[in-house]
Amino acid sequence: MSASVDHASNGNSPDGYDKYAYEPFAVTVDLAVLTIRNGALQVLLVERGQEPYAGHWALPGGFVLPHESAETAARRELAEETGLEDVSELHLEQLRTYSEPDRDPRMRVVTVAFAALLPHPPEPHGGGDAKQARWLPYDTAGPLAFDHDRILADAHERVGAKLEYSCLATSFCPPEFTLGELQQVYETVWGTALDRPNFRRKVLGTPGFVEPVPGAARLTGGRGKPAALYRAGEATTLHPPLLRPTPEGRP
Amino acid sequence: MSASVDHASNGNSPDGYDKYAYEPFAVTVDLAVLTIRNGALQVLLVERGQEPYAGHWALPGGFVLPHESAETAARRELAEETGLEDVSELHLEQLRTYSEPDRDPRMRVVTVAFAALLPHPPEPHGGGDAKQARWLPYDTAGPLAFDHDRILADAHERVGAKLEYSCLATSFCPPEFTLGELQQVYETVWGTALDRPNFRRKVLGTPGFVEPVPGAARLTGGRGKPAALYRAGEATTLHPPLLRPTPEGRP
DNA sequence: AAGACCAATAGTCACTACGACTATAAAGAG
DNA sequence: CTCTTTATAGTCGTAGTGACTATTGGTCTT
Repeated sequence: MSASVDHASNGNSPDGYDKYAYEPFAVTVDLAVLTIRNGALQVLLVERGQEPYAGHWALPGGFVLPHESAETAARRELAEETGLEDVSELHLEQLRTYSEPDRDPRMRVVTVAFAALLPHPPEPHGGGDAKQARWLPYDTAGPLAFDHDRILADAHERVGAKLEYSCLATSFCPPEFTLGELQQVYETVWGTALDRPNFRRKVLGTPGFVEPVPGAARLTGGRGKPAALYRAGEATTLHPPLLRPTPEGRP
Repeated sequence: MSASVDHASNGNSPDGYDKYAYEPFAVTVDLAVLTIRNGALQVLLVERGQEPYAGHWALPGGFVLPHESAETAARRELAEETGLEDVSELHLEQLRTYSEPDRDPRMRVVTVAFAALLPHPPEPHGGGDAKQARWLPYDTAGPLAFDHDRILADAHERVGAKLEYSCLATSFCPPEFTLGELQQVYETVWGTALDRPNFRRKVLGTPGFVEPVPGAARLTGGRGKPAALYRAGEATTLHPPLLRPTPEGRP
């Protein structure tokens, strides 16, 4: 693989093509693992044990191995951190790459950030290694290590935007869910309340967004009329989109 | 900066935190520089002079220098390739990072791809170095080197999508433009014809998208009634979006 | 057991945005 | 002058949606 590497003291290649003279960077992945627990948006964080930022919370992540793509590494890290045995079905989305030269005070680390969406997170997660891992509410996820605050904010923004024009919301839900639960996903991520009948009309009026569970199955969450159960449908995009109430724009 | 680096034979760090043991990768940027010339979407390509893919066309790009972020490197490369003296105003958008282990047959190269939008491209571009650089139509941009076909397709898709909900289209236009020119941007990128009065109504009805040039300036492109000139406005997003005609969805 | 409460579901009404048009205005070409 | 070409103005019908009210079918309380 990456056999012998000549460190050019100056990585600049005159014509931009001599790919044998380069400055090696460390490449990592960082994961913003989001879920909804107790009606709140929560994020999986790990507590750092070493300097820098010892004692601070950080996004889980790790190095990309020589034989891995960033996506593969992200999925491996996700499995390690959550303790789930099958993460192949989970939605994993590449956010962007963060490459500020001083983002890691020790050395040059370029990180590829991903957002992952979990339906019902395992309470006793953690890969079994020494470091502490916990679900924390998004709002109170204090100052994180490195530039992870920025990454987390970007993940939130990306997921919020994708809810508008994709069927991604079902990724936060268990295999069978009620429309109320689906609506709570939108309300929790966007931080706004939605009109229930209108939400229902929109979702059911979009072919392929959800499909009813045939057996007149019903779920009892507590009080109130039992709700019908639905599964995620075939569709992946929403046309026309389900726009959040005036994030900006006209009065 | 990136002082001494110990190559771990196994880059895997047990707890994902030992950032001093890592496998170094080369990090590059690749640019999909798009423009509209003669009513067609065109892309800036360079001809490779070395193996692999000698003689093939490829996206311009190069290494990220030790003191640079990927964005800085991309802007530097953009300036070098286009020969423009001021690229600080140009829209540069990070697409995603491509990190398949075998994407470069020689060694491990991770590339951060960007899309750049140019208004009126300089005919005699090229950074002055040996390699050939040319504008080629997007449609006939044959098989490119490495995974650049994929990157280019992703750039096209991203730009097409962003036209729907952002004011990005003005980035393809000179400082002052007619609504007909702006419409041509949409039609060229999307590959579909739009109704002119409706397009006009939508653009003018969106506050801050464009603002008329006060002096009753007009431009003569040839025949027909002269068109009023507009400048890009303050707004950056479009609410509600300007959706392209049924890319999929309901009949 | 009767009534209070609660959430899901059904349906109404008005307004906005948009697709599909037709009509008019202002230039150059012949 | 007339024809062509392009910009601009305006009309009409409808899908989609925000803001509601009403009904249904359960649990919880007393």
